[in-house]
Amino acid sequence: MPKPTALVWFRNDLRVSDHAALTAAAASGLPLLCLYILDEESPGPRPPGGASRWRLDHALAALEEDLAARGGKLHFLRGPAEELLPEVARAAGAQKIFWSRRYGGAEIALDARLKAALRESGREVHSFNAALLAEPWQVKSKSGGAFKVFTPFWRALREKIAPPALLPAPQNLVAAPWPDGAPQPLAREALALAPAKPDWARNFPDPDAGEAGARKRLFDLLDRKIDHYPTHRDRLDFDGTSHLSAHLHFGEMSPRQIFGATPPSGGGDKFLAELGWREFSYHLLYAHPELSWRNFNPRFDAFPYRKDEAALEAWRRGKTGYPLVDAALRELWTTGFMHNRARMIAASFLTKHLLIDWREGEKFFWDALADADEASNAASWQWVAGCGADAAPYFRIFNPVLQGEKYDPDGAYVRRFRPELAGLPAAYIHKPWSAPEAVLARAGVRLGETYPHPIVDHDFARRRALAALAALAAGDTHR
DNA sequence: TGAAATGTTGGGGCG
DNA sequence: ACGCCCCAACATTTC
Repeated sequence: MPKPTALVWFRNDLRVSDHAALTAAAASGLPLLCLYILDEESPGPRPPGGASRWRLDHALAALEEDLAARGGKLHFLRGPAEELLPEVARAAGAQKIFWSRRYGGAEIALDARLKAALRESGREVHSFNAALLAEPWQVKSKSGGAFKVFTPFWRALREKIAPPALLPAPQNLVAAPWPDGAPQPLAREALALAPAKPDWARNFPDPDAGEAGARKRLFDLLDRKIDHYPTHRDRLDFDGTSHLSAHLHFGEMSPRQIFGATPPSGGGDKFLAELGWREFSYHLLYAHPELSWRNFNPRFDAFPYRKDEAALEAWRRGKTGYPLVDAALRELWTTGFMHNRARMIAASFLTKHLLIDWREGEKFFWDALADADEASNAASWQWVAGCGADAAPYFRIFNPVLQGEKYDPDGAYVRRFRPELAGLPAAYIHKPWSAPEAVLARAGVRLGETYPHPIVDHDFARRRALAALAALAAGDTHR
């Protein structure tokens, strides 16, 4: 009989501080088996996209170190969790198994099956909240259902949040040896998460992953940027946003830690509201497990989206001829990240100007964003497309030129990511098609050669989208 | 967490 | 001096 152990199954909770599952496991007094399973085979859960895998590699490396520094050891497996976890539990004689909850429909179903099977074999299973300020089922509207509008949701949630008693990282962990008869563990490198040939992430900025990096980001925000956060967060040419999205997605920092450290006044309030939108997205995903593929507003099932593979590919590649949209996509390709406002503008362009199904954009972002998150990605795409919860009114269509003039007034963002346009003066940087020939020539820009003509005329596209969306909205009033 | 169209106002040029 | 017109600037409404 193997010596009894406690098993901690890490998922998107890759930290040691404020980690209820790890803390409870350590408190059990049993030697710990810490496990990460790269599961790309279980039916249901969506495997991480390319950029997300790259980022995950960094998160795991950081957790490996943080656990090792406390006497723990992180083990890696690859394959279907539903088979591997029970095998490890059996071989290790795991009395108790600990994990942090997930909120996607397929993940909930898989975890429930596993929990039942493990308990069936006489083991304790304990799950905890590590990812949210409050569990989705704890926040209910007056009628007892899920919220569909952000503001009342956020108000209700804030009334629910107790002053966070944050859990310190457990010290002096006792690592159990890898059990005989369990599947052979892998080195992290053997998971092959980072791209090799070609290494398209070669020039991505260092994510500074892990708890230490997350803490640095948070305090950089709170010390230096929070006062101007409400306005600077919208600026494409400033470093005004928190850059915490990937840290939050992989659980390198808990939202409770952020909530506890942020003064709820001045810019802090605005920042916490952004944390609130993340929370709202999870609330929606929990209530609507199909959020990433089904219109929240079923009326949109009849929307005449265009099938236009050429336009979709031009958008993905950043060849729409609208400098701001193309800069946004180039930011994504070259950094694995995209500024929040750029995401809104790029998404609006795909769904409104090109009338392409939001799911195409959602899929691409899932693969290309290092911070890709099912809840935030799906909820935000639906919000922009107009079919989501508390969505932008259908007539709200971003003008990529005006957005550029407002939020990138000197064109620094465009210049940074579209160097082929860098020679243009600010007056034309967001609309090169309107620049006089001499100005274009001086900047070395040849439209149609060094930079594309607009793929679609803004005024035409706006009217086309309004007509299509108004037809949908008109139906509403007759129901 | 828009933009465009339309309406209103007020200063200044001008006959 | 006065009325008229133009139009920028701002406000309101509509999409």
